Amino acid sequence: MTESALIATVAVAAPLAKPYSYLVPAELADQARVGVRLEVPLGRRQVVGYLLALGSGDAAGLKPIRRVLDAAPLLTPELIRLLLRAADYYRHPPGEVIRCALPAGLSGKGNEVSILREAVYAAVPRADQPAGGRQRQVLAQIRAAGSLPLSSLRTLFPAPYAPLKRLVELGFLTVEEVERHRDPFLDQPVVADRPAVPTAEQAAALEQIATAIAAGGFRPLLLHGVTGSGKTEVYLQAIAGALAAGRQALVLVPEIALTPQLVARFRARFGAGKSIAVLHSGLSDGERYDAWRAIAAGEVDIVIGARSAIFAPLGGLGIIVVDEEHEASYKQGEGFRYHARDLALLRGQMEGATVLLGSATPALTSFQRARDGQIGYLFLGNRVGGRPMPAVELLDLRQAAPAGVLAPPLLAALSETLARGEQGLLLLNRRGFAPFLLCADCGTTFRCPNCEITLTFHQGERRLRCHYCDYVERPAELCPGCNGINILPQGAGTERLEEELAALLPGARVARMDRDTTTRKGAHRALVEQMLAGKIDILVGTQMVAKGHDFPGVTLVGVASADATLNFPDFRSAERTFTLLAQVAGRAGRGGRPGQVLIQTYSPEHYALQCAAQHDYLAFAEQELAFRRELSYPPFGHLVNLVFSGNNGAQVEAAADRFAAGLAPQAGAVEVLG
DNA sequence: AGCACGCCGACT
DNA sequence: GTCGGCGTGCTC
Repeated sequence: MTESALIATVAVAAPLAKPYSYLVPAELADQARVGVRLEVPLGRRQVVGYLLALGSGDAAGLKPIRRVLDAAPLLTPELIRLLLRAADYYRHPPGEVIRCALPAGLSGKGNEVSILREAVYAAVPRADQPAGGRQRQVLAQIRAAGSLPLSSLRTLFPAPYAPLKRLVELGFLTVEEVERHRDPFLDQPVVADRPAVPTAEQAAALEQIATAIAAGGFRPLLLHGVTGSGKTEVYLQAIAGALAAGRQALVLVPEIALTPQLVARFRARFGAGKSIAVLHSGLSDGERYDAWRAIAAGEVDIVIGARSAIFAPLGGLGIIVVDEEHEASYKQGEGFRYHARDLALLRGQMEGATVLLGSATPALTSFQRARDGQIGYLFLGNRVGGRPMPAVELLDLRQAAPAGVLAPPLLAALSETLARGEQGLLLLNRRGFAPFLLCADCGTTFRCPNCEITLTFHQGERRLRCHYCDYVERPAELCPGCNGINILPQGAGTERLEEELAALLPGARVARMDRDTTTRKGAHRALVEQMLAGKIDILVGTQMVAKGHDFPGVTLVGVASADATLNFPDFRSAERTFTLLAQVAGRAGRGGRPGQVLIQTYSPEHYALQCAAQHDYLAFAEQELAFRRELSYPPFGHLVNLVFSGNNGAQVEAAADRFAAGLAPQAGAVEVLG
């Protein structure tokens, strides 16, 4: 019996329910530290594993670790605990969970791929000069600076390689390979910003947050602040408090690419003395890797990021802010399915941090938790500067059916807004030109061969696209059903609305913001800047325009149709509709002038719309929660969505039926829907 | 996830 | 008689 062997507990990056044990060979013993990546044998291949723990025991039947892939741990012990808890909670293999948490490029084997190394040249102290003229020039620069990286030398000299090589050979310079950290914001100017004097409501909220941070333990708080009430200022001052207490801050945002303004504000406030890292999908692998390494090394005070940033390897978290906590994008819908807001609460609990959930329209689950007293409740009911909430009017389309997308009252309001030199924002929750094409002769529609849903016609590129799977095809000239030529676009998307506006309001500068116009890097930002500069009169867009923007010039917000989200077959459709309307309405009147909101709908009597028009979240929550309670929907019950898939429809159906039948004995505790 | 083993149809 | 289909099961 070899009881004294060194054994590693390893989460293998494969769908295995449990971590495995491996033998640590003596020659790897000093490199094998908790939190590093490993190469381990699994069956007859070599795979990546993550070292979770070390211990000693019987090595019988264990295979040895092949290689240690990292010089320093990527995962902190606290993070490992969080990831294992998450794996357990979401019933997902631990190795896969860790792979998802690590930045892309680090999840695999090669660290060669992502470590960006750079040669740094340092001058050796000596008085003499080299012979070559170029060598002298290059050396003079390096002597002046002490040391210079290759990238700077390349900007100073067209071809520095040969002189550098010679200078090293001659002993004038030493070279060192250094890990280079990229900072994607390095080139962006920062305007310093000072904390604003908080309103009475902000001050009250901040006091509670400060108490929570001072207590130093887990304290979840819901910050419910109407649009324009200054939630960001509360975040900033709360974070300043956590940093002052010597701890770090993590800020989650729904989609960081859409919130450069928020990031800019953080940099403006903290830029000078504090290090801010930004994590999001728009970063290159290298940038994300650098950010991760810097965070793990304890060099970062504030991390701002999307969903996956909840796994950032911060060591001394004092506060986690979840901005727009109601947003559905916090939920990862495939692979390792997790909810970043829920993990924020879990992490806060495990690491003793304050968790601040902020929203103008809290998720009903969060609101109910606040009511139950599970989380604290902070309310900001007034807009900063005493600005009024915009007046909201519901336009009944049954009374005034529009010829196109926009009914006469909305059109009239738009032209008045333009006449005053103000800006308008129009929400139409469908991109493309028309949601489907219909043959007027035989009724044929065009559907996606993969998804069966109708293909959306995009006029700009003259293509039919599936908005579910991105399948693309060229529209047929003749109807495949009857060879007719009467193929008509039905319904309207943002593209068509843009066209309609150009025809009805000639002279207006109309721009469109949706996934089609913002995929190019920087395109979204350019639109925002044009909007802020007043170079756009009317911005047409999908729900993207509703999110987080602060356009002071916008005084009119129009919603083309509130019905699309309302009639969506999902128990949350009313909540989604209310949230979307409240958020988009909040875009109006953020500057000095009062805002106006017009919502077109076929169901103006619906409580989601009525409450949105009154800015009455509480009334909405009251009604919706009563309805949820009656049907045992969340937050009063748990819903599990079971998806069965396979190649044979009948077999899949049979399997689903069998499964449902298997649950029958638990009727009462479990209810099967569908 | 891979990659094996294993048991049934069309080919040299 | 084999080559190869993908169904089931295991990987420290």
